[in-house]
Amino acid sequence: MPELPEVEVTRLSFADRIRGARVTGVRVGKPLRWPLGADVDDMIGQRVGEVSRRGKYLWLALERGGLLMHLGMSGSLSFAAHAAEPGPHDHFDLVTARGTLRLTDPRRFGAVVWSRAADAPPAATLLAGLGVEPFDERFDGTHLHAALRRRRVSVKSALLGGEIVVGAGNIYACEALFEAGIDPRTRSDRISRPRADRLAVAIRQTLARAVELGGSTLRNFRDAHGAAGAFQLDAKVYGRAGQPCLRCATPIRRIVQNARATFFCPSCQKR
DNA sequence: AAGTGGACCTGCTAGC
DNA sequence: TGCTAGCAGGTCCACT
Repeated sequence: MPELPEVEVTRLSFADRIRGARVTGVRVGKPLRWPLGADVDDMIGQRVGEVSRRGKYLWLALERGGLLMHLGMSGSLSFAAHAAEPGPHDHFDLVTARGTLRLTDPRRFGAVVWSRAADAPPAATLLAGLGVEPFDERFDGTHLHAALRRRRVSVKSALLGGEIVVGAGNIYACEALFEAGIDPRTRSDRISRPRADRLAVAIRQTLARAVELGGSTLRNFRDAHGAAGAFQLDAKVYGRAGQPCLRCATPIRRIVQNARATFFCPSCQKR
């Protein structure tokens, strides 16, 4: 589910409310992708600091370390003053004096990992190798073009990999390529400089618009207040196989690249 | 080294 | 109506 916009929308929906709250309890449910890696008692009594985002990860700072969280494919976080009894998919609760931060994740590809610092292992190891942030000023056509030139995979795979630029997952990679008029099958190293310029702009604009719309709710994404996103209603190609392109009426095609579905307009998007 | 495909886990939907 | 195959927003790892 959660690509950069969903993670950012989630962060914005609880960061201010949890900041300064003291941890009074921790509850762990079924195993997630990695073990928590800490004695839960050690967290009790610590104050929550800033919540920041790197790619699709959230870093929840505590006084003597922090929690690196990932929502996987089906995760969402809720923050409520009075948490309900945990359900079968509620796998982590951080109980504070101000409310409970809860990770709900049916598929359990998500993670909550304790780390002494964001730039120390294991957090640093998980964050190592991530590409530039799309809203960072260092991300532009020059950077994107240079990075794409070094790869021979399809441009769609290059974006999904997250080693060049983080944040665009399957939905937003498809949407950004549509906005830039680029066929997702085009080899990364064949993207011209002008097209890289357009793609960089498209990635940034697509992700920014998705954040404004509260992300995409395909099935179960909710922000920490429980609100659904609306970007899925705005998608031009994702999930629209067989339906007419909103720009030229050509039927949208669905293909499979690296075992992931790709949606594109065969007329608007060129090799 | 870079690229590809499988693995992780559960729930929902389309089709028979 | 009920079963089943196929599919889903991510990313790590083994293998070529």
